[in-house]
Amino acid sequence: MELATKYNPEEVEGKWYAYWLDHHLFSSKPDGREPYTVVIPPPNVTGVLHMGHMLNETIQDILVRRARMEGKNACWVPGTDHASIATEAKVVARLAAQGIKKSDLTRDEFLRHAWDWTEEHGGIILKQLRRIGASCDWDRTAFTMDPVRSESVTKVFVDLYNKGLIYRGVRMVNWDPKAQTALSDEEVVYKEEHGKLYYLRYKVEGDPTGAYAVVATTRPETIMGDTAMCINPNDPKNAWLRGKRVIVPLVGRSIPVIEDEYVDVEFGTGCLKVTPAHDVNDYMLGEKHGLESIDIFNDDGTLSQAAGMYVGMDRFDVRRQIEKDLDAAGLLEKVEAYTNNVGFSERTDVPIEPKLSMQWFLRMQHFADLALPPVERGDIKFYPAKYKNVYRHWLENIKDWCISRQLWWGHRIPAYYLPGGGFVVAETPEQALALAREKTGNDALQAADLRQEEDALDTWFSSWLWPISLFDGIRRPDNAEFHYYYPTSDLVTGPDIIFFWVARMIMAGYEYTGQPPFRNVYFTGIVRDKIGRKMSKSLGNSPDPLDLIDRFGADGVRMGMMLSAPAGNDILFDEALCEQGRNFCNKIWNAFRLVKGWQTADVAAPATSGRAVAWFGARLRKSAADVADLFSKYRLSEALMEVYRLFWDEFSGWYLEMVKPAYGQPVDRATYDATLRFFDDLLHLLHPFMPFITEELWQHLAERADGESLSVSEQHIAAPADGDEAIVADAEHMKQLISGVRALRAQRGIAQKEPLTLQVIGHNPIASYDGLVMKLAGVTAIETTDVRSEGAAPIMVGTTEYAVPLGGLIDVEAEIAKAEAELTRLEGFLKGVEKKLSNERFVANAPAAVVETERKKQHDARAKIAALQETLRSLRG
RNA sequence: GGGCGCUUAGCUCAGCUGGUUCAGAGCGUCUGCCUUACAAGCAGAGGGUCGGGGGUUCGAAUCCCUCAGCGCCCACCA
Repeated sequence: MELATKYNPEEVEGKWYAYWLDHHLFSSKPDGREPYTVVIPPPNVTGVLHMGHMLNETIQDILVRRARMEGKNACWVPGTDHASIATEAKVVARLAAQGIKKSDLTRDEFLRHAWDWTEEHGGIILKQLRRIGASCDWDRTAFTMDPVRSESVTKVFVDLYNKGLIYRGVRMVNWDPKAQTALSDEEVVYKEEHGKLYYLRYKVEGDPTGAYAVVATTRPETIMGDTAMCINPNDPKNAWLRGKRVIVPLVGRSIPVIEDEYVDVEFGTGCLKVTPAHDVNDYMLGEKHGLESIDIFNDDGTLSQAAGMYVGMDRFDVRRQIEKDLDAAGLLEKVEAYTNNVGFSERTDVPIEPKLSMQWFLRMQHFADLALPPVERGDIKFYPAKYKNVYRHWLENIKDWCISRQLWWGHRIPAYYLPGGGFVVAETPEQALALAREKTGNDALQAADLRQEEDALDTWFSSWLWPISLFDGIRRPDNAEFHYYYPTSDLVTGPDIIFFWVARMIMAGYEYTGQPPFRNVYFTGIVRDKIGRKMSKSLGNSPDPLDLIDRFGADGVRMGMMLSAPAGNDILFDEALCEQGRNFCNKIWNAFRLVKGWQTADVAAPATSGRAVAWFGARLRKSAADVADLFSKYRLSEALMEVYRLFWDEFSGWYLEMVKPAYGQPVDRATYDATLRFFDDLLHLLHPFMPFITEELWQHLAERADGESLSVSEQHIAAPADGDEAIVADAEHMKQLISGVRALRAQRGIAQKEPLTLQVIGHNPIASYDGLVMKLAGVTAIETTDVRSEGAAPIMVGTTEYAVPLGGLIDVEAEIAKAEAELTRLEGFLKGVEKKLSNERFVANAPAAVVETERKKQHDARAKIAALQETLRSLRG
C-alpha cells in the first residue's frame, strides 16, 4: 500500500461520513446501555452555517463521540427551529421584492409562501453539519413546527391556561414597528445612542405674563400624546406650577400639572412631560393619576389620526420636523447633545416603541420558583460556573413573559373567540366548540361561529419544550424512549441565550417532568476574530466554515476551533490554528506511514524496545487518565492539547525513534504489535476531536469487517499502574540526558553521525536505559567513572553528573563560564532554601511534608553544588 | 447606576482549597539541519520583577484591601 506523504482530507471525509450513515452508526435505540443524550440547539431552519455553529457543533460532537467510545448509548438529536420572527421577516422581504405586500395576502396564502421558503432554504444547515463530521442521529431530525412539536406546544398552552398561568390582558409591551409585533423583554437590546435633549416651553395657561415651564425630553415627537406635566412635590423651584395647567407646545392642548415623587428634581428642569401611551414610566404615572392616554402612533411607527398633526409621517421624520417647527414658534428653549440608552429590536434592529396592547402573558414567578433551586443545588451544573450568578439574578427579578406575537409564521394561539364575547382555549377546534357550547349553554353554536386568535406564539414557547418534545414527552409522557433518553446529559449553547432558552427549558422541564432537562450546561464563548472583534458580515471578518474545511480539512478546522476555545471565554479565531490542526493531521498521517512501512521478522526484541514499550505504556495510561479527568471538567481544549502532545512529542518524537529499526532492517513482531496497539489506543483518544483521519487510519491498521468503525469502538486504555510513575520519571531523566547531549552537539556543531562517548560520574541512576541513550543520542559507549576525564564537557541531570569527552574540542573558558553561572544560581537557590529551614517558625508551622521537601531541595542543591565545584576544579586544571 | 469576571512570555491561555526545585503550555521568534515517516518536518536556544500599590502569613501568581485598564450581564431618570 502506498500512502502519499501528505494527508488528503478530500479523499477521506466524504467517504467515511457516507460509511457512517450507511451503517447507521449514529442512530440510537434504547437498550441496556447507559444513555448519553444531547439535543442540538436548533439552528434557524433557513440559516447557514457560521463560525458560531462550527464551534458549538464541534464541541457537541466531541462530547457525543467520546461518550459513544466509552460504551454509552449516545444519541444526538438534530433539528431546526422555525424562528418565527426571523423567518417571517425574510419571507416578507422576498414577497416585497416580488411586489407583494403581506397585508394583501390571507393568512393561509402567506403561510404557503412561508412553507415554500422553508422547503427551499430549510435544512441546508443540517447538510452542512455533516461536513464537519457531526455524528447526529439523523433519523430523529425534528422541526419545531412539525406535527409532534406543534401539538406539544398547543397542549402545553392549553394546560398552562387551565392552570391559570397564562392570561390575556392589555399591557405596555415592547413594540417592533418594523415586524409589527410585540416582543418579550429579552428580545430588546439596549444600545447607547448619541441623540439630543430638547428643552420645550410649556406655557402656563391663563398666565398674563406669558410664563412658561421648560420640559426636557429626548422625544419631542410624542408631545401630541402628552396628557399631563409632572413635577416633584418636594421641588421648591417648580412649586409655582402647583395646581396650574400648561399648554402643550404646537398642539395647544391644556394639560394639568401633577405632582409625583417619581420625578427626579435634578434632571433637566425637574419638569416631566407625561405621555402615558408611549413610555413605560409615564404609563405608570397615568394609571396612578387617572390620566387620559392618547396613542399617537400607528403599528408601523407612523403618526396616527389621533396625533392630529404630522399624520402619516414616520416617527423619526417627525422628530426632525417638529424641532424646526418648535423653534420657529419660539417654543424651543435649547437643544443639548445627549447620550442615552435606547431599546432596539433584536431581530429587526429598529428602535422599540413602548405600546399599550392586548397580549398573552405567562406568569413567571411560578416558573422561577421551580427553576432556581436545581441550579443552586447543583442538580444542573453550569460550565463555567460564573453563569449561575447571571441565572440567579434573572430569576430573582423575573417578569411575566409576553408570549403572543402578531405574526403568522409560528404556532397559532389555540384560543377561540365566541360570538358574544369571551373566549375558550382548547387543543382542537372541535374541543373548542364543545367548550364554547358548554360555556355559553348554546348548543346551536357552530365551528364557524368561533374565531381563532390571530396571534402566533413566541418561538421560544416551542424551544423551551425541545428536550421533552423531541422524545414526545409532552403528548405521551409514558413512552419508553422518553423514559430512556430523558433527562438529557449535556447541553452546549451560547451564554447569549441563557434566558431565552436555557432558563426556560429548565422551567418547562420541572413543570412537565419534575426532572431537569439536562445535567450539565456547557456555555461556549463568542467567536471573535484574532484581534477580538465580533465576527460580522459588515466587517467581512467572518470566514465561511465550509471554505475553511476545503482548505484545512474538517479535522484541521475542528482542531483549530478547539485549540482556541477554553470554556466560557470568547474565542479569538485565527486561521493559523486551523493550519496547526492540518499540520497535526499530517503528523499523524506520517507516523502511520512510518509504522505501516516496517517489515516484521521473527527476531528477538531488542532490550531497548522492551524498555520503550514499557515506558510508552505507562506514559499512555497517564495521559488517558488525565484526558478523562479533563473531560469530566469539560476542559476540552486542554484535553486536546494533552492528546496532541502525547502523540506528537511522546509517541512520534520519542517512542517511534526508540523502536525505529535501522534503515532497511525489519522490526521484531512483539515491538511491532505493541506499536500497533499503541497506535490504536491513540486513535481512540484522538477520534472525538478528529473523526475523519482517525477512522481512515484505524481502518488501515488492521483487517476490518464491513460495518466496523472506530467511531463505535470502545476505548480500552488501562488505568495507571503501580510502577508507572517511576518508569515515567526515569524516562524523563533519560530524555533530559539525551537532550543534553544533543544540545552539546548543536553548540559545538558536532554532527549527529559523529560518535561520542558518555561518562556517568559516580552512580548511574538509569543504567537500564543505557541502550536507548546510545541509540537516541548517538553515543557509542557509556562508562561509569569516579572522575570526569580531562577535556570532557559536563551535563547535569538532576543530581547526576554526566560528561562527554571531546578531546581537544572543548572550550574550557566557555565551560567554566557556564558552570559558574549555574553555580551562582544554585547557591542562590540553596540560600533561599536554607533561610527557610533556619526559620524556626517555618519549621514549626509548615506541614511536615513541606519541610521534608525543603530538606530534599537542600540536599539536592548541595550535591549539585559539590559536583559543579568538582567540575570547575578540573576545568581550571 | 448595580452585579459578575478578567489582567501571568511577542500572541492565546493553564496554574484548583497558599507550600511537590513554580514561574508553565501551545503558537510565534532566533540558530543549525532537505538525517532513508513528516521542511505542514527535526534538533537546539532565547523570552515574564505573574497590571500598580498596600496588607495577612513562616511562606503569596494563588488570600484580603485599594488603584488603573478591559470585558460581560442587568437596570425605564425623561
